[in-house]
Amino acid sequence: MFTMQADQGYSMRVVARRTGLSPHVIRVWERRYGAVTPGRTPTGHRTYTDADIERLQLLRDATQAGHSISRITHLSNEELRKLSTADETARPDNYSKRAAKNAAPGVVKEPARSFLESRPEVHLKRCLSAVGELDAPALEAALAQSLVALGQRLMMDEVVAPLMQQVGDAWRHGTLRIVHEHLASAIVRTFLGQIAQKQTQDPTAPVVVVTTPPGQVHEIGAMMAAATATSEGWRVVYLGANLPVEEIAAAVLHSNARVLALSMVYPMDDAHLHDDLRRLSRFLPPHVILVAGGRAIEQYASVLKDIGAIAVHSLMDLRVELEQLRKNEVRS
Amino acid sequence: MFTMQADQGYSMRVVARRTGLSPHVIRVWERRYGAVTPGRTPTGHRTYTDADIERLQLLRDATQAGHSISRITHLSNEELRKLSTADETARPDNYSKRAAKNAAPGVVKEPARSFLESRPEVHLKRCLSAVGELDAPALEAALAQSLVALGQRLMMDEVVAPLMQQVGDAWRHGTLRIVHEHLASAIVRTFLGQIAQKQTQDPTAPVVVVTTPPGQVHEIGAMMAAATATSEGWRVVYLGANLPVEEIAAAVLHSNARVLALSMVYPMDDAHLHDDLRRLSRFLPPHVILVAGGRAIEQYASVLKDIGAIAVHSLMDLRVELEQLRKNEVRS
DNA sequence: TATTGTTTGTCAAGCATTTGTCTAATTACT
DNA sequence: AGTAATTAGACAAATGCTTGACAAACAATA
Repeated sequence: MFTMQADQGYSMRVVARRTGLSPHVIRVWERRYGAVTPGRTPTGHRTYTDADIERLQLLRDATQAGHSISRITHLSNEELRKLSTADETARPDNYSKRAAKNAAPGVVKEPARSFLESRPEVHLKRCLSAVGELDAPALEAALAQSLVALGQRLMMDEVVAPLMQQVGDAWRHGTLRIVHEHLASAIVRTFLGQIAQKQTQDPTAPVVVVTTPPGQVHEIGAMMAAATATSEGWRVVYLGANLPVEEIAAAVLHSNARVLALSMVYPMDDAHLHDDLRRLSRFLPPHVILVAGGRAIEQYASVLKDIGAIAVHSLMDLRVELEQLRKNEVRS
Repeated sequence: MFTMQADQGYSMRVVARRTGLSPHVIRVWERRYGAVTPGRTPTGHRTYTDADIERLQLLRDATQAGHSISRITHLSNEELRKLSTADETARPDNYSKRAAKNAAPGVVKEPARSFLESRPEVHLKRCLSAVGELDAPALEAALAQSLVALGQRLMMDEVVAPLMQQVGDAWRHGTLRIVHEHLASAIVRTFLGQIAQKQTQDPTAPVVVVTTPPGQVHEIGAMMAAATATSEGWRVVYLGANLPVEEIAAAVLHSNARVLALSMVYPMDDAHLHDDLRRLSRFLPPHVILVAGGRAIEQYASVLKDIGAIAVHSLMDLRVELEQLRKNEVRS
């Protein structure tokens, strides 16, 4: 494995670290069973080789699997290896008390609830001022509070979506800089990723692939869609922004998805995108349903109609659509 | 104040700051073990070369990994490098007080881990297979487990960084598709954002701005740097990737940052970036310290030196630099 | 079930080695 | 003048080693 031979060999401390055994145990195994026979420095300190470390690791694994140390110290490395792999498959959860006493008890705690601001405008304002100040912790805190106070749906519709929209507008208007937009994106992205992750994932749930088509670089809409879908009980395969259509199609096929959700925000009018969307629809199997959302979908309405995509104009719309699709799913 | 005479070699003060070792230790390592043999000015003051600094950093890493200084001073740089990377795969030991006191403040003790897989390779493999399957929940779970099992440092060095690198390589090699890379990025990004957020933020802590310069689109390195800085107790202003230099400078000024950290990974050689970096340094006030890291920094070494940037070659280096800068901060 | 003897991890005392830190006096830099 | 670097020597904390002992867990028996 690591064929590193330091001229002096490894010290006790290093061996203890690499094996997870205490120096006490290492010495006592040597004294009582001759588990390893390290060399010595002129001053009496032990010096171990790579082979020594490997052997100690094997012995550790075997003892942790329940074998008594006295009976296995004479076995060869090969036999030890077989021993621990065999036991791993045999009885995975039959631990001895000795091995189990190092286990840490799990700690679960519930956050306390308090009186909270329920007007979305207020939360939005807090978020905006945090962005203006480039104050990431404040933005995180404001988002977290609004989530608790408003619930996921209201928060996404009335805080997150307007926030990103206004930040984008302010940038185009010159009131805010690109940095503000970047900062807001980074924080909101992490935040949305978090709440999407928190929902329990049912492995049997239908799959939706969420992404943005080529040329669409704004990711937040897609992330909001992903969070929404997760909370509706879908398994979400989130792919980020700006993917070639072949890649999108490959992901849909590979994940056996029922729905493909596309977010389109900016640029509002991209000539290539018309062709790309048509091409995408040809790659997709007929039973896959395409849902498109975002502020730019009006520009592509005709194409979307041609390829049989469902246009959603708000997250609420998306929720309703997903709900319907899921019902049909169960029936068939 | 920061007199960096390259032709004359580095002074003791600079070397101490760059390595995180005290002048005492540097001298005593030289006296007892001949760790380095710096030149001398006519008046007897030591003058160190870049190679000396690198060697001291390597020795520092190896000793922090538990190796006795007396046993490793004869090894070549190459051997030292292997040694400390091999040892990072070891579990942190619970027996050494000396190693514990060098640990960064603010890092909570980790739970007992007898049952948790402690080999980073295994976690990495799990993550890679989840990416291959486009299985986002599995990837999230694998990352979360590796965080608990390995701790933040090891996980970032041995799981997250190799994961993104291997996924990128596999894409260039044709083994994986772009979707895989996108999915991995999205999940890892959220994950890193989460762990950075979890650390408590001290409002009086010094501020570091983290981003990537123009043209640098890979965000993960910057996110790892952000998470590292947060765990070192800094307030982090994270700005995402690919920002114009004027924007970076504006953010630094507005947030009153002490340090600007840039991550540079890909592309490896961008002609514009040389100019951009020079321009950036002109925008920055002199008291702002620029730290650059990432796989591409070698390509820009000369520019970085010109503008007085500190190059860090690993997250460990970054940690040490930040620690030093923070100490200086407190004094003044 | 209760009682043995065995296994096995842990600890203590006492001494040697390693290693980071400190002091004091001197000289050099700014 | 005041800060920083130098040397030499000394010190203290941490670690390692050995011998011997102890107690909890285990296995086999009555």
